[in-house]
Order: sequence, then C-alpha cells, then structure tokens
Amino acid sequence: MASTDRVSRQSRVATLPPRERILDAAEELFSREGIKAVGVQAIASRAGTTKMALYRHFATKDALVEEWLRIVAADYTAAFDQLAAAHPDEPRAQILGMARFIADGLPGISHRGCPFINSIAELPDRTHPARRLIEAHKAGQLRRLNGLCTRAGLPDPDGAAAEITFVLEGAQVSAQNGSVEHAGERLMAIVAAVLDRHPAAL
Amino acid sequence: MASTDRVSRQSRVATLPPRERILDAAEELFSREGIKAVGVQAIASRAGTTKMALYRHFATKDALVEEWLRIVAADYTAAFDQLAAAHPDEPRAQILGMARFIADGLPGISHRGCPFINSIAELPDRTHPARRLIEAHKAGQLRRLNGLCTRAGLPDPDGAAAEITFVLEGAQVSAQNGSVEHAGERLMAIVAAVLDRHPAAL
DNA sequence: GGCTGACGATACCGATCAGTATCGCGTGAG
DNA sequence: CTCACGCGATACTGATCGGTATCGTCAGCC
Repeated sequence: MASTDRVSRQSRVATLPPRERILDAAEELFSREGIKAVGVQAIASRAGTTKMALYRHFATKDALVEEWLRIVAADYTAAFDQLAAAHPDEPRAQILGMARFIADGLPGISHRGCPFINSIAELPDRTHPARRLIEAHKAGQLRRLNGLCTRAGLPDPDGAAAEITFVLEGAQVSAQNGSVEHAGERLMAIVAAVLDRHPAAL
Repeated sequence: MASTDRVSRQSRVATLPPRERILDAAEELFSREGIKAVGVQAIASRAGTTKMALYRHFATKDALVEEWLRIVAADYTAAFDQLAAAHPDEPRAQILGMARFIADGLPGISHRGCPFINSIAELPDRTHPARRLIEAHKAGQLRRLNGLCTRAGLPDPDGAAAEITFVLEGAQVSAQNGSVEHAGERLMAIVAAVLDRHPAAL
C-alpha cells in the first residue's frame, strides 16, 4: 500500500521504491536516447533492479512510455498552473512566464530536444495511447494560450496563440539542431514583441 | 521533395534500377514509420528486391539513411534555389516563396512531420554523419534566410531570420501533433506580417 | 511465529534485427 | 561464344529485442 503519489523531486534516489526508480531511469534514458533505442533491460539496470520488477509495475514497455509521457505532461501543466496562480489577473505575465519557462529549459535539453516532439516522431500511429496523450497535451496548451491571449485583449487571440505556439515549438527544434544561437533570448524577444504589438488592456 | 516528384518516381518503379527503387522505398518507409522502426528487409521487399541487392549499393543501413537524408536536403535546396532564380532581386518574394513551399507541404506530411525533425529525434549522437548532415542543412537554410532578410532591408535581419525559422519549424511540429488548425494559412500570415512590419526596400 | 507478497537473480522463449555466404540465372560486352 | 557480373533467392549468423517462468530471500503484518 505504498503511496504512489508524487514524491518531491529530491535525490533520495537510493531509498526510492522500485517503481519510482524505474520511472526516473526511463525519464533519463528515453529523453537522452529515444524510445526505440532504449531496451527495458537497460532501464531496469539503470534503476538498480531487474526486468521482472519492471514488468510487475508496467504491463508492457508501451505502458511505461505512456506513464513517462504522462508525468512529463503533468510537470508542464503544473508549472503553467503555478504561473497562473502567481499572476491570476495578468495574462500577459502568464504568457511571458510560459515563454520564460521554455526558454530556460532550452540549455538543459540542448541538442536533445523536447520529449514530446521527439517521441511523436517515433509514434506514427495516431491511435497509440502515448501519441493520443501528447496530442491532447498540446491541444490543451494551445487552449490555455488562446484563453490568455483573449484575456490579454489581443485583437486576434487565435492568431496570436498560433504564432506563440509556433515560436515556442520552433525555438526548441532550432536549439536541438543548433542552427539558431541564443534561441532562448530570441524566443523571449519575439513573444514580448507579439504582446507589445498591441496596447496592454491589463 | 515535391510530392509530384515522388509520385512520378513511384509510378515507374518497375523500370527503375534497383538502387533507385531502394531509395524510393527508403523514402516512403523512413518518412512514414521512422528510421529505427523500419528494417532493411522491409525496404528491400518494398523495392521489389532483396537485402543482398541493397547491401551491394549501401555499405550499411546507416549509409542508406544518410543517402536518403542527403536527397531530401538536396530537394529542399533545389526548390529554394529555383525560387532564387525566379525572383533574383526580390528577397521578400523569395522569403514568401519559402514559406509557401513549407505551407503547401504541410497537408502532405500531415500528422507525420518533417523528415529532418523526426530523424534528428532518432539520432542523439551529434557525431553521427546523418545528424551532421541535418545540422549542416539547417544551418545553411538559416544562412540563406539571413541573407534574404538583410537584402530585404529589414532593420534586424538576424532577429527576423530567427523568427521566420522558428515559425517555419513550429508550424510543421504543430501540424504534426494536430494542435493548430490551418497551420499553413497561419504560417503565411505570420511571415507576411514579419515582412510588412517594415517598409519594403525592394 | 508463520504467512504473504514484493523483490532480485537467472534462465529462457520466439521473434526480429543488421549483416553475410552461397548459388543459379540472365544479360550484355569482349 | 564465352565470360564476367549484376541480380534475385535462400539460408544462415550472432546479437538483441519484448516478455515470461521459476526460485530463493526477506520484510512487514496479523
């Protein structure tokens, strides 16, 4: 009856229950090498356990992939929710905060890329649960951006939300392939310009 | 990379030499399923030949991947060169042409994504020849855009080139994951707005 | 104290992978 | 005519894949 709820991201790795260690190992390896490139044996080894233990907690490798992506998506959502709570009536600050969150993440994922963009490349089947999860997450993110642009009083909130989405995704892709330097600063400048293009209603 | 090119190639599959049939099959399967998901046997079968014939023309699977990406990159470069030849002294028209080229390609790759973005996700090793090829291609594309923005008289050509790059990449990602509707129209409107934001020097 | 169930270790399964060896056929060049 | 060679077909190698079976051990709980 061990609680499966989120344990704060502290380095008590050695004492973490197997399921959490497996998810940590999966996060590490899937992000670094890709889904198909990583075998369940490698994940189990890095988690300091065995394949059998892994399969006691996850029915299949696909289920583990799905759970990993679910956690990543939840982390993003939580960060954005926190932003919303910190700036409840400042949609512009929330949008800039989201951009800052992505921009600050760029060095960390540098040359490796966004887990969603990378994973969807390995999930061509649109009916795959993990792919559905990614698409739902991206749709929700756009919906959030759309609401913020509307509340920010932008004249074309749909267009602005689409543009910001493009720029956020594109910055991650360009940071990964190394073509654009200082992608984070560029990203922030562009999003700020989109907002500055029209007077602040709030 | 134009779809008409691929179609015409495919309709004459029966008469093409084995090497070309293999490259066509690789294009089809790698784009649709991903690199790791496709075995050399599947490529040979779809090309109407055998693994042995494949290995007579390509030393390894990696070499075939590399050659495929080289062709895709060359197709993009050829299309942009053609644009440059058609509008030699109209950098704005060239930029819009590039955006149009990407926008028109979105429905074709819909929900499958750009081959470069997808492939780089499966090539985490930055020293891999195929990855080097992608990075060089993307760097060249940004260089081209940079030159065009400069010649178009934009006050901040580096910033504009980065923004257009972000938007082009982001549109492809968003079309793939299905979050943004009418990504092509959005893309064209944004690029046009970037250019319209400053007076046309040419 | 005795039971239950999670855990680690190991060995195994069938399938598939990239890559190789071999052989027979056909065709085109000398 | 003949010889060489590209080609298709088949069979094979050794490694690795996802997933399963089995067993000994140990910790918690009634």
